[in-house]
Amino acid sequence: MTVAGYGDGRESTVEESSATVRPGREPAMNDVARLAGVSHQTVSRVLNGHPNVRHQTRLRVRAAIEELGYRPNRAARALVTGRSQLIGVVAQNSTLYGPSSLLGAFELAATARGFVVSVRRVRELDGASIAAAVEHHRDQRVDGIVAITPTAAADAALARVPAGVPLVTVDGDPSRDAALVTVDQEAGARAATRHLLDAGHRTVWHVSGPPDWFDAAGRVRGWRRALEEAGAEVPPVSPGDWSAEAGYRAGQLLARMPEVTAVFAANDHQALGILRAMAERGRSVPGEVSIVGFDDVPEAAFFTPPLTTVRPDFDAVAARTLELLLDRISGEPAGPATRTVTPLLVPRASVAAPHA
Amino acid sequence: MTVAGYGDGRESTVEESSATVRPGREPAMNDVARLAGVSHQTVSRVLNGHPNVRHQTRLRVRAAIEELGYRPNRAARALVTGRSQLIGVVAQNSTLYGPSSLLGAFELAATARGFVVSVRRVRELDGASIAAAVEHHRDQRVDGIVAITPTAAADAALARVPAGVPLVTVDGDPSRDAALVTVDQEAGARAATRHLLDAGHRTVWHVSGPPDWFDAAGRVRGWRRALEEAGAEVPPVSPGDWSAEAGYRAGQLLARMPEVTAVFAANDHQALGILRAMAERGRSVPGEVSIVGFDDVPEAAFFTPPLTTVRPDFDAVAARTLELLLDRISGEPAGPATRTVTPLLVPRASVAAPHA
DNA sequence: GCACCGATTGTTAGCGCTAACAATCGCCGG
DNA sequence: CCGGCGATTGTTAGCGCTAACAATCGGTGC
Repeated sequence: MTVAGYGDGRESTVEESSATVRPGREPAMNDVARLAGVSHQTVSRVLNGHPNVRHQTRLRVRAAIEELGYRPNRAARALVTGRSQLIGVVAQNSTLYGPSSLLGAFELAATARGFVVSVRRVRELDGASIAAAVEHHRDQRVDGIVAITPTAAADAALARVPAGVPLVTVDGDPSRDAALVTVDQEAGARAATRHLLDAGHRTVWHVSGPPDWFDAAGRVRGWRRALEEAGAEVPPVSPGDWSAEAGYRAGQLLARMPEVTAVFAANDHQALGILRAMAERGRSVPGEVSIVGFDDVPEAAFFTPPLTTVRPDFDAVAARTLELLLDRISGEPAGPATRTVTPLLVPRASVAAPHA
Repeated sequence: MTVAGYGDGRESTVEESSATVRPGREPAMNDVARLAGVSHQTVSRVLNGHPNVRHQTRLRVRAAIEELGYRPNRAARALVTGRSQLIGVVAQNSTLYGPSSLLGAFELAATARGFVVSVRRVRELDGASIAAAVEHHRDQRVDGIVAITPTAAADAALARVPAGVPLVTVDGDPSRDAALVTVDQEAGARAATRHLLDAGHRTVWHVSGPPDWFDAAGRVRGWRRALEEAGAEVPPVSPGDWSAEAGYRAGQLLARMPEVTAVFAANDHQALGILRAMAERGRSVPGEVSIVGFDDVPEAAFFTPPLTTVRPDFDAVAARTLELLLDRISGEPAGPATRTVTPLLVPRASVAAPHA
């Protein structure tokens, strides 16, 4: 029934040799201790880098560990220390570039610090789903939780998590009093919009993300602010849902309006949909219409034309998140703490000066 | 130092009331037992659905669990049962649609069965990285491992994993004697190629994936087989690396060759690059050139033109993988077992009959 | 030469749970 | 009315580890 160490070809014919491990079992600390001629506690000390172990002893223990192929038992350690070395992540089940990148970056960072990352994907971002996912992680006794809650409904569910639970929110409500890491959407959107204005466009239209997403709202704010700062007219927002299809539909309307010469899409996929709508309508990009996206998906450089966009640094977000979370786990000052990562404008070929 | 249950506002002024849990500690099974007036073992039986518990007792225990907010301690359970309820996944650190989808689907499926999924992402698919990732999971004492090893170099590393370790390979070497789940690349590629031939094209060119990927090789085989079956000429393969950029570069060449009227791209991103190259060269799709991709990424319907492609069913792959792995974990007949999932052709607007 | 001190090592207890076995209870057949 | 049986419950041991304390050792200062 033991999973590992079964059928691994070890000869079990040795009868009572006191120096061998028990058959059918993975070696335990005691086996190492016996082989090294020390107590199990000394093995523990070597394993945990305790200073007061004689060099020679340390070597002997290490040799015994090597020889037996000993691996510490996490469960036993977790039981006695109360630390599971588990981090739970709550995220939407999405294959979108942004979320995937963030998740990947976080897993890499957390794993490098010796944690196991357990991702709980929710199908919907409603409060109940988020709360259930958080509860799931608490049932697993994770040491800390990272919640990616990009909507108010999702974020609100976190307010009911007891204060003692180490929790860091990503892309959540900046106004909530909690540990939070976000991309500075407003700055990114402002840069994108200004880039279009600087190219000579009178104003810039916006196809936004879903209105209930903080990211989307921030991008709308940044866009509006850039227009207002430039004294430009603020056209109505076309709301989207991040999908290429929504971009396409919004693009169909925008393509019919001759006064539209510049569009800032809330993400690259929507920009792709807009590109397609423009192409169908025979409006050339960037000849007649300039477009800027957001995210810098890897394919953006291969859209037709290559898309000017804004790139958030997901590695940085992941790093800040882990940092904040480890602080909470180790019981650092648990006050609110916010980290913001500023995105970068990536100019390509989808922006040009307007006609005449 | 206790993480959870700290600072959660519980009044700790109760002095010696025998019915309360110890302060600063999560309730344990014994606390539940005391409150319900039974032994801890009875609580354990209720928790594990053991049949021989009187209904009334069961209710009392459940009420006590509820009242205390008791959560079983996984570490303690793991320690005594030898089961960690952990599944380790080895995957390339990728934001590509295919891998992300598969990962998401697997996490969803495994979590639903009560497992925690730990993903170890490798930056490179070389043997050493894969081996290290597997070892990492074994260090964590996972109950089973899923390895996504789409190249020979990656797959070879699995041959050295002891037979007793429950291991399922996804997208690995079909010829290796192991538990394996794959998409039937050959069937998908054949369908795509035949679709183009059926539209009237004399032959079909192919921009492949990286030659050392099994998926890519399978798609090449399917493509070649379809051509041979139809008695069509087999043109040289343009090798790519899955990226839009590689597709673009291959497309630049193909676009200059007037005899090229149909291209099967090994994935949608490459198809996107080809589309762009064709557009730049003024070759209309599907007017002059027809293109089929593979993967059916969500944006494929919004490429210009909407891309005809082949859709693998990642949910099915994930389900088969989990199934196979759970069999191994529970010690079922551990012989080789292979599951194959057949992909589906999704016709859109990038294919038409050739000119004249 | 001896009490003492720090460095090193060993011993003991117990984390919270499940498995194995023991005990108890109510009821049946003879 | 008693032995026995199945259903239910309790008791004990121990999984492998770390924390706390105890013991030992070799030198130091006086």
